Amino acid sequence: MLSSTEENYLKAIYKISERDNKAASTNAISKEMKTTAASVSDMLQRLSSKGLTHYEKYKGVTLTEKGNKIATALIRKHRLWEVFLVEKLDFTWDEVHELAEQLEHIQSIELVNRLDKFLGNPKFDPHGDPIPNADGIFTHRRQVELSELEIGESGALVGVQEDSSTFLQYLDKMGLKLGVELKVLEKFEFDSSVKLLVNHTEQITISNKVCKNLFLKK
Amino acid sequence: MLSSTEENYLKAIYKISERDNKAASTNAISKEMKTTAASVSDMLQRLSSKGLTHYEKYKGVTLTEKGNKIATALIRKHRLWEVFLVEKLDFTWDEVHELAEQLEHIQSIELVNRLDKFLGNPKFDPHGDPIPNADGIFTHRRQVELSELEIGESGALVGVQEDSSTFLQYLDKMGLKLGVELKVLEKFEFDSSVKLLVNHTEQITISNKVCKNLFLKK
DNA sequence: TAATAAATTTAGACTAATCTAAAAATTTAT
DNA sequence: ATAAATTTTTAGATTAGTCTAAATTTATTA
Repeated sequence: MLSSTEENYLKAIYKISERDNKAASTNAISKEMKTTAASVSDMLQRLSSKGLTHYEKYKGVTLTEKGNKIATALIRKHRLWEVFLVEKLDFTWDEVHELAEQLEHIQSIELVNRLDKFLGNPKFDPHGDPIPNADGIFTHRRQVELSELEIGESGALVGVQEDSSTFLQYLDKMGLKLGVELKVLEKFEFDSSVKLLVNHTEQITISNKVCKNLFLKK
Repeated sequence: MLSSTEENYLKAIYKISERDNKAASTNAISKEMKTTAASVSDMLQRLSSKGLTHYEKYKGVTLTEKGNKIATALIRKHRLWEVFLVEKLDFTWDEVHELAEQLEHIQSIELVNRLDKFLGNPKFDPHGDPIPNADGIFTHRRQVELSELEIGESGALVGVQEDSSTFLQYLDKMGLKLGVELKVLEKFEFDSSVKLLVNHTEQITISNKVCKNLFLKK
């Protein structure tokens, strides 16, 4: 069995490889995990010796099939617990991340599968991120960044890239929750901000940075 | 914040002091925690220096008010999670202890209070043990050991002393779950076993060891 | 392409939690 | 009340995970 620390490294490697589409560098991992490069270097050798990663000195790491399986299972647990916290315990979407970080380390396959069933086998978490099934298969959803839409186009908000509290609370303030219908009314070249029509009624303007963090389904 | 290990020591001290009505000895703790007396001795000094226990060398430990508060909060979490696992996820009462041992270390007061509310503020866990409220107050229930009942007396099964899987599975096999009505039909002096009438219908005989682990409400 | 900068690894040290073995204190029993 | 047994503590070692500082490798740029 792995320690929580080892599990967190696997998750970080998974996340970084996914994002950058290449081996995760020591530095990228140290930044993600808010630790030193020296600690990461140490750990990468341990993970490799356990057959969880492919590691070549100075070349970064990728997950082995075994490592990938564990990382995926962690993501599954994390997202299912987030659904539980929001749907059953009435937490808001900006409050659940830290708690899920703890809950994802609870060791019990039976528990997560029963939780899944109890929640009605949800396919997406409160931030719109897909929840892998017991075999580690993700439901894929075609989605585009809001910034890619042309004037006049519209779509439903189905996910967010960031999940920091500040960002999510900002979205709440602007009336932007998952499911709302958004139509691009205007694009300002000056700062790449965008004017939107929310649910066919309210008009708001959001920055380019926000746009890049919103996923729509056309 | 305390480590899971430190929290487990506090729980063990609580449990032992409760049971024996005196300071918990190093040996008793090492037995309870399945570790060495040397480790315990070390830890007791650490807990004391943190103001969680009153400790005098060779004299055992008791919890300070601060330590007692933490231990009680852990018990509250443990028992609430057990209720969740049984009521919501359909685990059986013999399956939940190990899982609750993990879940009780999740750090969030808000979480446990919301869980409590979600579960309808239960007062007892699946084994009949009282769940302290947010202030650490236990609901007290007058209960007697089955072995104390005289022939002809009866009562409802409201709790069990042991919570090992083997014991609980034995009870299931005998049809003994919380709530059943038990009447003492006969006591055998030879081995102190007892013949019971279960729910006014079935007759069973159980050993003295089992009797001592069953709590009834007359 | 050589020198400079950046990234990575190694070396050595620290803390928490554990262990075994030995020493010390306490309790029990003769 | 003294010897024997038991309990408890101390001493010293080990492992996981971390750190800083120094050394090494790779990447960048003049």
